[in-house]
Amino acid sequence: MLQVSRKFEYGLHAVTYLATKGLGRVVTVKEMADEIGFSQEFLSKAMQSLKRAGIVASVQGVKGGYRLGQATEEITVADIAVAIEGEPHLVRCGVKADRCEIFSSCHHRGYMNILQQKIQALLDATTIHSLLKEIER
Amino acid sequence: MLQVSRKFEYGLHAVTYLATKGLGRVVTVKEMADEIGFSQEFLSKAMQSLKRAGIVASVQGVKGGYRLGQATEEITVADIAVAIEGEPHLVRCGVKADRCEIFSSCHHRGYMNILQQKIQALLDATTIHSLLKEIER
DNA sequence: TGGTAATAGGGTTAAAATAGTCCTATTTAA
DNA sequence: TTAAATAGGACTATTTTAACCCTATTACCA
Repeated sequence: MLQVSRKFEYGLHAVTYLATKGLGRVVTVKEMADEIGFSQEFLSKAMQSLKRAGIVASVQGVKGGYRLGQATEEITVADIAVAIEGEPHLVRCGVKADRCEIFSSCHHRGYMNILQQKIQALLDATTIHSLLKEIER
Repeated sequence: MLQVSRKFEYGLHAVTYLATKGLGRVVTVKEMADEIGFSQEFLSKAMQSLKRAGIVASVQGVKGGYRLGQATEEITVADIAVAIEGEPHLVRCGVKADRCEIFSSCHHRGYMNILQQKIQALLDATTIHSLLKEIER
C-alpha cells in the first residue's frame, strides 16, 4: 500500500522533538510520549532502534533518557527510515529471491530497483535541519 | 515498510503481458496466470480492478478475456497502482484524520504530503511503453 | 548502599492488512 | 443448451504491524 509504518512516524516525531530541545538536552521517553501524544512502550522500541543506528544517544539510569546523537544537518529522513524499518525493499524479491514465485522470469526487477533508489533519494534529500525549517514557516 | 502489494505486482505483470500481445488480442486470465506463473483466482481480482479503471477491457463469455483498454503510451505505473491499491496514502491521516491520534498537533503533514506527491510523480513518469523499452534492452 | 527512575530488550498477544480461496451469477460463442 | 469465460460477494488464512508485559541492567542520590 506504500505507506510508512507508525513506528517510523513515532521515530520521526521523536527526533524532531529532540532537535527542538537542542543537541545536549536529555529527554525521557515518558516526556516525549506525553508531549507528542503516543504510547510510551511503543515509542521506546523506536528509540532503541534509533539508538542502535547512532541517530540518538542514550543515557541510562536515573536522570537518563535520549538526546540527539548527530547534528540535525546530518540526520536524514532516510536514516530514520532505515534505522526503524531496516533496508528498504519495494518488492518482495528484494528481501529474498524465494519470496517471489516468478523470480527467474521476472522482467520488472530492474525498473523496480531503480524506482526504489529514486524513492530512497527523496528521503535522503531531507535532513532534520531542513525539515524543521519547513515546519517553522 | 514502503512495499508495493503483490496484487499490484500481478497487475503490472499482466498489463505488460497484454502489451506484448498487442492492443487487439484478447487473453484469458488462465493463459496469463499460467504464462506468468501465479494464482489464477487472485490475478482475476487484479484484472477486475484494472478493468474498472479502464486500463484493460474485458470480453465476457466463451472466447472472452482481457485486452488493453488504452495505448501503452497512456498507461502509467501510477495508473495501475491507483487502480489496484486505491488513492495513495503515505501516512494514516491521509486515509482519515481520526486514524492519527495526534492529528491536530502534527508538524509533519506538509512534508509527508509533498513526499507522497513526489513518489507519485515518479510512478507517473513511467508508461508501459517506456517500461517495455527498458525491458527489451 | 539501597531505593528509584530510567533505558535494554526478549517474548507474547492483539489487531489490522494482505493474500488467497470458494462459490454463484452472468455472459456469450458454438 | 452447454461450456468457457468474466463479475463479484463472502469467507478464510497468513503475514505484518502495533501494542503490551515482564525482567534485567544501569546509575543517580539520599
